[in-house]
Amino acid sequence: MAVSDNTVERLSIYRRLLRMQGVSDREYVYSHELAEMVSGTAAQVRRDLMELGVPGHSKHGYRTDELLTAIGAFLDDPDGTHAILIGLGDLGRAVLRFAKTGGMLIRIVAAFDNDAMKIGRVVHGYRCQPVAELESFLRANRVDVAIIAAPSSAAQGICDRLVASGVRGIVNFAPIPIRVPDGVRVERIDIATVLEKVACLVRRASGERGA
Amino acid sequence: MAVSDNTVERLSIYRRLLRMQGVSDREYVYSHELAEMVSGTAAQVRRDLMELGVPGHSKHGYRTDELLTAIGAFLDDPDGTHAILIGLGDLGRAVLRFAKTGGMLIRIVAAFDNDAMKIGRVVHGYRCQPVAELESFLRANRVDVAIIAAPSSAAQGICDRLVASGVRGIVNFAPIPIRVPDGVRVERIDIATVLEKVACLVRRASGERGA
DNA sequence: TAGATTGTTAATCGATTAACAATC
DNA sequence: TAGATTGTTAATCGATTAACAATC
Repeated sequence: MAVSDNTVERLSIYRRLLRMQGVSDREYVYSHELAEMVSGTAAQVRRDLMELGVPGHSKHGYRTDELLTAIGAFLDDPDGTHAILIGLGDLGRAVLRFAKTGGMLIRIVAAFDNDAMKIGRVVHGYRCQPVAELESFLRANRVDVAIIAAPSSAAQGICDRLVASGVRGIVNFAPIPIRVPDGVRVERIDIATVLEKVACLVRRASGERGA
Repeated sequence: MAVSDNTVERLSIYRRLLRMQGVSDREYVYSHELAEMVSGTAAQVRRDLMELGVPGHSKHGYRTDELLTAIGAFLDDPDGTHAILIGLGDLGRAVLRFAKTGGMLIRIVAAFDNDAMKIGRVVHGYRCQPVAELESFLRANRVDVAIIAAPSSAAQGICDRLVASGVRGIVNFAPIPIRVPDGVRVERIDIATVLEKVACLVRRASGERGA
């Protein structure tokens, strides 16, 4: 059976926690400790780790170094993961900054924008390339994931070009859903929706218990 | 029965689509049209809209104006929703920019940072306030949602102070999970995890059908 | 040994999907 | 009427949780 989306997501989070100060220097970690850190259950952690085939040790828990190795073997491409970024507005810059300093294991290899003012300029160490050169870049370089940080109006068009050039993984920051053919994976990061959702759920919860 | 998280999220997306050019000027929309736009099923759309109690019309579908009114009545606070932002790095600035131009229905009412270089300066129309004044601001103003765009190392501490001051909704951009007591709602926006997830799922999918 | 933990199967829970009567 | 759509209940599906034997 295929591993579930949610398990993949949690494995990424477990790894981040394991690399954190105060955890990374420990030899062993218990499933209930990882669970507590992600506000989950110990059973779920064990079930997730089961997928990796990483051995736990009764009485001691899991070796942190073994866990890190096993999670890496599962999540990472041995040849590394290459991403490109399209759109160098505030958000695009935030992503670049994050990629350089946030200990990200994915490498952004190129950044594109359509704005003549930006093309050729260097942002956070990346030279901004014209979007028109997307296809030639994709012909010449392996790209695993494309990050769309362009305006909504441009998102679908860029997405279509990415897919036509063989990109199979897309992260979309534009606040509209984009359509892709089967076999292409899109993850949406929709800040406005998340804000509205939290606000709505909090309001409704407080209404229920009468505030 | 309480409305599910996912339904709330989809309602927010339906609204965004309904307000888009090319849809907003239509008098009626079918469930299968909305479904197609979000890559979902017509049954799911109808089920979501059922929660609103908004009447559809057999043969014509749903009136767009009635839908927009009903979704607004469900999602929005009649007094408006007030958010604050903590952390004015690249990401914080991106959120501010987005709040001003993205047609967001939630209003950011204040922005905070700890950096002495930033305090007092105006970013995208917001004067940066010192984080030390968080508590006094929260005593004087209603705040529905707080957006944490601060470094990981500061996130939990800020979160604790927000919760202690009565904030019940938090959106966390810091790449670590934060812990909150029951009754407080946290949504995580974790860019690194989303990238790793997409890359991993794409790689595993392509491996299966042999590439 | 006694106690605590893992690994894994079975039970539960909740969300999505299918089905179909009612409606226009 | 015939055809297409909604509103809603029942069936399906998948993910989480609970349970517990095996292990140290």
